Amino acid sequence: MATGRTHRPATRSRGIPEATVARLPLYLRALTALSERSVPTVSSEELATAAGVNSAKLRKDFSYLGSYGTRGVGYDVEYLVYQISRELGLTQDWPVVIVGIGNLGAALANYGGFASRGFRVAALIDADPAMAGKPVAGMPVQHSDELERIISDNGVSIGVIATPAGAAQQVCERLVAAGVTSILNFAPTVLSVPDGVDVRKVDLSIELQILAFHEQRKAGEEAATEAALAAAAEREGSTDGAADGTAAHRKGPDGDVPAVMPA
Amino acid sequence: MATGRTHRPATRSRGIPEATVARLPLYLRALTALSERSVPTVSSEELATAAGVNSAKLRKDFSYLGSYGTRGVGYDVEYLVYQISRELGLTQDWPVVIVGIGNLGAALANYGGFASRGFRVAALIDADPAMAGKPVAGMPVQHSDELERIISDNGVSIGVIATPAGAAQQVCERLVAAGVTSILNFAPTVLSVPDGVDVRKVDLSIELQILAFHEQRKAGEEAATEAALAAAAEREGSTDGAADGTAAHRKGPDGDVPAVMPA
DNA sequence: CAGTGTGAACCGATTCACAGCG
DNA sequence: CGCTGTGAATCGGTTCACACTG
Repeated sequence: MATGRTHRPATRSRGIPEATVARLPLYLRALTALSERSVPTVSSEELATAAGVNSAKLRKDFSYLGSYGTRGVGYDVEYLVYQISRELGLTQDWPVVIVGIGNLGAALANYGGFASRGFRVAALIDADPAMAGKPVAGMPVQHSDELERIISDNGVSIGVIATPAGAAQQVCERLVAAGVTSILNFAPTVLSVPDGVDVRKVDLSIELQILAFHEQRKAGEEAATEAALAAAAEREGSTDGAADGTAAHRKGPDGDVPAVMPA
Repeated sequence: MATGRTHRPATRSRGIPEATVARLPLYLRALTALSERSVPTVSSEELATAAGVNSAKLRKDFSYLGSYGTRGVGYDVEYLVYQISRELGLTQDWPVVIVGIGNLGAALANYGGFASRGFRVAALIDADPAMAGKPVAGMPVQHSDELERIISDNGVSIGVIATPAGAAQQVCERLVAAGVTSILNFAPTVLSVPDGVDVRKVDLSIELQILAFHEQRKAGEEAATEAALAAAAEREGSTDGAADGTAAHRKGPDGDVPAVMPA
């Protein structure tokens, strides 16, 4: 977006591909499980299966971190847990604030997965005065008036936004102004931030929509062969979408075909 | 990945790239907002900004759907809303079940974004008998004994798993056996499913870890200019030095880091 | 002539396949 | 011999730049 140019050029040497970074937490989770079962070593094949990727990819990923394996043997679980943790910066403590303590915010506050990694929920913040003081996940909700102070006092650099969409941009701006440089956004809206601030977004309904797309196609596959031909014809601009090679069948136990859009 | 094999070979005409599919919901959201403001047309530039992508990508994406724009003018908002909705399969009704009504499950049940798209929460299911009958989001929680019947009765093909990690695989198997073919998994575990079943996963802590990685690097950047030089030198076996955020060491002969492991 | 639609160049990520090493 | 580590091939996605059109 306009925010463009985060300019990732710098320091080329530090080149761990983004796609690899995104998988490190996955490996870490699998390794942690192995570690808990006191498994001493794993092969790339085993670990890959546990993490849900293929082994070539895993080996390539690890090769960006260094040569941490032993040929003919595999990887030392504990050692790798440490290396990946360090690489991800999880050996240090990251205080985070969660803004917007509705259902989702509360779920996040209670989510064990944060604490178990290096994350510490430093504060729960909500704009509703009625929420103030109410305990959520064993911690009192604080009013958003306190936001700047909390961030500054705790040295928070990561903020989680779980507010309604309408409030998100404003909250974002306050967070950034107060010193936050990484934001995890659950609000279904595009945040604009200055350069140097990272935003990751999770949109629950987007995931479902992607599933629906594939689901729809699966349904269509039953009548696929002919649909294919229809699809070709469909390419016309015919405003009155009579065509629609996209069979909207829903298979299902009761196998009924819902109305296919009045068009 | 394991889920492989849906085999999307032929039907060249219907080939919408996965990356494009993943952005369609984003466009749809931006378009819906425009539609609500009664904006009749948008240019690729405007819409791209609203959706948080660049315009070339947007135009390319749309070109996979067909030629729905008007040169020199832009895109008709309403028309595009309809086309994208149809492409995503949102013009039909998708009953979904949510399994695991803890904090997160409740948040999902209450999440407006589902209903506003084509999704209808057909049932909330939990294994805890104490939950049974309790109303969440205006709907009684049902016991998991009912799972198979519910799915079958409602023709559910999409399931959402919001259980603890330990229960997820089993729930998944029951869903699949009962006829579900798309799963959105919030449990921090890798699900294995038979061919033909789609799984998408959302892991809240993974997103935070990715942010932490970048955050860490930002911190290092303050001393970056010199770090860059150091990085060059680093190519060497180098001393097993500081845990200065940088350092992608080739593991030296043994060069084992003194286990500073946080146990 | 503004703005879409798209071939072609580019770039990053994945996969292959095997050399290298314990 | 088994398994890692990695160059080379491949693939998919993004970006560029411009021909084309309403």
